[in-house]
Amino acid sequence: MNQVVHRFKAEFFKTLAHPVRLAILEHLRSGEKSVNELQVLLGADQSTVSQQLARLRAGNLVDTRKEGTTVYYMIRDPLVFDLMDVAREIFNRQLISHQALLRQVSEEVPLP
Amino acid sequence: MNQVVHRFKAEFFKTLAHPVRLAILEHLRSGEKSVNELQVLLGADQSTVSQQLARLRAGNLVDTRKEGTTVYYMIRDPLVFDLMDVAREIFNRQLISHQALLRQVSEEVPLP
DNA sequence: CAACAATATAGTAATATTTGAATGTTTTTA
DNA sequence: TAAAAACATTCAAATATTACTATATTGTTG
Repeated sequence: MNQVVHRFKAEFFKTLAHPVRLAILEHLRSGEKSVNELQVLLGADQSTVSQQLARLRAGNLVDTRKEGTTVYYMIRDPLVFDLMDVAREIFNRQLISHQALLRQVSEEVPLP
Repeated sequence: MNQVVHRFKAEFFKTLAHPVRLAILEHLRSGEKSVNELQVLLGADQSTVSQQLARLRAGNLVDTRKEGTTVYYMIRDPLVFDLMDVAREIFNRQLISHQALLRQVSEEVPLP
């Protein structure tokens, strides 16, 4: 795999690598949302939401649809949700192995 | 989904969001590799490889095994490869739709 | 033990990303 | 047409990441 491809893929992952952007994508699972709806759902201010949406657009992760002054955002490729599901699974497994480790440590050094 | 969780997940994606780290992970698909092997495979220098490996360790994506002075790195959870496969698929689809777009544009404005 | 090999870490300048406040743009409506 | 609503963009300061160079650390071998 050549360097250029890895650079593009790294960009793709960078686009995902932000808490607000991940939260936005989670909310888009249930269908398109307006900027205002996202703003409310996230409890974030307009500028923040709009900025992170711009980043998602730049990464081609979302599409938009305009209706009057309202802009609706939707996921471009639903496979992104599959990706997030796999990530969640990896994440859960990590938590479980951390727990196992903690349990082991606490058994080795029992409380007085 | 609460903010803290999204922060952790963002960290996870950040760990993936670097060309050298992605290349390292690709090479680990075929099994454990020593730092030196990776260095050769990537054509990168020692410090770069070791640094990015440190980042992968910090993100709990890899495990290590030491044999003499040689350290072997391996993937911690093979599900990461599944994740990379899904990412690749998303990536390919994007390329295809870009191509379609380009073709469309070139039809609309035919070359002289 | 001295020299070497393999890997890790530190330090730092360059670069990129994020945050927050302020300002623009577009569309609708009174 | 002026005001309001809904978004988008800009700008600068604060943070975080990267790339490089140099230096440590650890284990092996003559």
